[in-house]
Amino acid sequence: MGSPYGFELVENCLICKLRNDSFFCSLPKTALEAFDKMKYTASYPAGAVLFVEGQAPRGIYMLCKGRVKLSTTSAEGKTLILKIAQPGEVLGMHATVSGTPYEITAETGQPCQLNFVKRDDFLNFLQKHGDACLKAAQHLSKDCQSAYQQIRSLGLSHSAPERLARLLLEWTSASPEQVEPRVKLALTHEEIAQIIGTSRETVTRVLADFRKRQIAVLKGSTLTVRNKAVLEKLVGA
Amino acid sequence: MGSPYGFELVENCLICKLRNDSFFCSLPKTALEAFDKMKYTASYPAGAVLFVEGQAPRGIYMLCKGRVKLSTTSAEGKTLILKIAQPGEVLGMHATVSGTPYEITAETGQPCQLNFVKRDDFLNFLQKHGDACLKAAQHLSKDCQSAYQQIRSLGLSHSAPERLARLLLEWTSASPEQVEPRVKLALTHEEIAQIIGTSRETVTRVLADFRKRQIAVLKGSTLTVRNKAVLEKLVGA
DNA sequence: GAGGCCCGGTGACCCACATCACAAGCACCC
DNA sequence: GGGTGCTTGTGATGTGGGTCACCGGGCCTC
Repeated sequence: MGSPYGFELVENCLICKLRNDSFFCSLPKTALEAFDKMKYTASYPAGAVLFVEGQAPRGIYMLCKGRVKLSTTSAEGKTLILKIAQPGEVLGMHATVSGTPYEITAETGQPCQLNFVKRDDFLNFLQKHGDACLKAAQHLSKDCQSAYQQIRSLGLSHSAPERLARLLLEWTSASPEQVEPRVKLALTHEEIAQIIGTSRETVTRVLADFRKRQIAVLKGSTLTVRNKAVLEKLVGA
Repeated sequence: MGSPYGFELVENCLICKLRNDSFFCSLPKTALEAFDKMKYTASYPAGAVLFVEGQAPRGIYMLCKGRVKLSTTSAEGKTLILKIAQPGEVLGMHATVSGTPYEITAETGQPCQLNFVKRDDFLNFLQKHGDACLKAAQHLSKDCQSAYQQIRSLGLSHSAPERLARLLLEWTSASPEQVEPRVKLALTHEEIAQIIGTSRETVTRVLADFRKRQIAVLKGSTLTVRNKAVLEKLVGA
């Protein structure tokens, strides 16, 4: 007996093993119990749209498992990916807290488990539980920071190679002191282009160049950085 | 008897008249009293640097009066302005809440009054006062939103005129239903360029073009929008 | 096996804008 | 007055990369 998307649904937050310290739901017992009572657990297939920019905020989605693509789209249909949310993050919190429409679109990139909490419930919850509210503020701070990062990348770098180099370094920064860091990621060139704000063709060309110069190789979904030093030289003068 | 920068310092938050509802310090009485006890009031001349990106977070600055320029600078010295903070905003909250270094630089653009609160005091304060914590979350949400706005502007628009048009509309959106909205702002072309991520010369040229086509005129520090419709056509296709 | 569909790879073209360089306007202050 | 320092205005030049166009390869479905 399995759930539809190849993993068991964890229904009870109190005994959940997915959680670690950086998760939003890493909360003291009483707060966690309250959270558990409010939430609606569900799993989604890849490609499901949780909310769309412009919608009035219904509430938050706590991401337990899987990756979710957060993006924004221009009137002409050009898309910019803001980030790939990891488990532990809360989606739609800005809109829910501030009461303004979702300003980004959230779409699952793979099968996911999510906990939904209605806006009113969530606001009440934050008001009652100071720990949770502080945690929420911390998560919002992190979101701001990553947004500022991206603004820097988009606004201060002159060239596409520079932005791509920065992105590759960011991805490999998780696996720290390895000689040739490898990272698994399932993104098309198109999607990479949408992250660094360039065109698909440019990504292809720059990656080809990196491969030729033995700097980094993206083969299938595996990224291998061969020469970190050169990447670092590319990003900062 | 005046203060050094041409305005009276308001020392007591409880009787402060600068505040309105959107201010962070628009708090219930007990929280406000606690805030008043923690804070250090000071006034600064134009051009004072409150904190620099990379510094460990000392605490927050509540902006009571004046404008503060928030920016980030690349290794090569290129600067990008993230926003011009208005009275009521809290500066340095992300870094203070998350405990990571300030990721932006804050510099007063004119004489300002600010209330400084030490990091530990501020965190304690948030923990004790749920209202304040919620308010903090709301302000962080707004910061996120404006950051996302800027990401959209930088990443999704193809041309400098488009970005400038968006900026002008944003500035005049405050004064709503006027035929020819006028806004006072003291920014050089250089600074405008740093907001929309382009070069000073391009701003000069585009503004000259706007003037010639009777779309908008920037004379001295007064911006007058002559033809809002054209601007709107420029931003969204 | 044939036909779609999406992804990756590559060449050709061209234009928006960064960059450089210099001049003119304006303020402020010895 | 005539420095010294900013800001604005404008021409000349070069180029990064967006866009279009096309092709091959992998994968799925019928």
